[in-house]
Amino acid sequence: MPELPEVETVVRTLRNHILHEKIHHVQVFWERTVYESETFIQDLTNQHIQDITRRGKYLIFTLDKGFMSVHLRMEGRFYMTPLDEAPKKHTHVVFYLKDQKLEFNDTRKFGRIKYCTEDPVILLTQLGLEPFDECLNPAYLRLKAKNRSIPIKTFLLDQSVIAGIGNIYADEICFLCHLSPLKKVKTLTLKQWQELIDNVRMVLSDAILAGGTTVRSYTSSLGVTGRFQNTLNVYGRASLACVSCTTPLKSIKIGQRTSVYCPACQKG
DNA sequence: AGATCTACCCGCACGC
DNA sequence: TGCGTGCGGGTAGATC
Repeated sequence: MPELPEVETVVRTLRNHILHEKIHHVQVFWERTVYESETFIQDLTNQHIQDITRRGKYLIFTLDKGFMSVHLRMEGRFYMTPLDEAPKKHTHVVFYLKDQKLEFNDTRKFGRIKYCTEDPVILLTQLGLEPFDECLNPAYLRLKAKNRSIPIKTFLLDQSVIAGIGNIYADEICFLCHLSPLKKVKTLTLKQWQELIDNVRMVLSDAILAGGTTVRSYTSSLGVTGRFQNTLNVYGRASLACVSCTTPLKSIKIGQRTSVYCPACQKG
């Protein structure tokens, strides 16, 4: 499910359910999901979940003696299930808590979980600014975009510039900015960067309020029954009529990722 | 020389 | 049955 609003939704849901709980036992069914799998289980056992936060698309669990970072990648998700219930299909890691268990479930096995003793905020310094960080301003983006010929779509997906935007919201942001996703970033004006920041924040905060976007229908998966898909303007609407001008939306590939936009509205 | 582009990889489900 | 696709991101090697 993984863009910032979906991760934020999962973090909020988990905070409401398992904060301060003790991890009594851990099971790993697919070794490659966890880093340092030899010590992962013993590292986590008997630690308490003191806090759960988000940085970009990463979830960060603060434990007694260290931190656990989780990246959901394409389809990673969490389930909270009764202790006596068998793990679901595609569950690769199980955390046994007091009265329930937390399952990390990932159909495509792309998600990764890592335990470290140092604050991963330091380890994640390669990530750019959070969208709602007040340091995010037109001057910052213009500097990052200086002399660069990459498309705005690619720039928005670059986690070292702004952390948390993925393929859905990048397309939506370009649409709201009336900018072609192919627009070269070095050509944007300060005014356009400000509009972009405004739209980044608007789209992401609206999506968080809606509980994120659920593209496929997942059954009872934790915190991903989003409703934002109902308000998408371009993502997934290739060849359908533009909501603004009825021109058929166009679909192209930018950096190996599908990009949908209105050739009439997004000429900037 | 450094920035950028392209292909490809990773497991798997789904639709055609 | 087979093929293309995907809410992510890393890498290697080619190319600008």
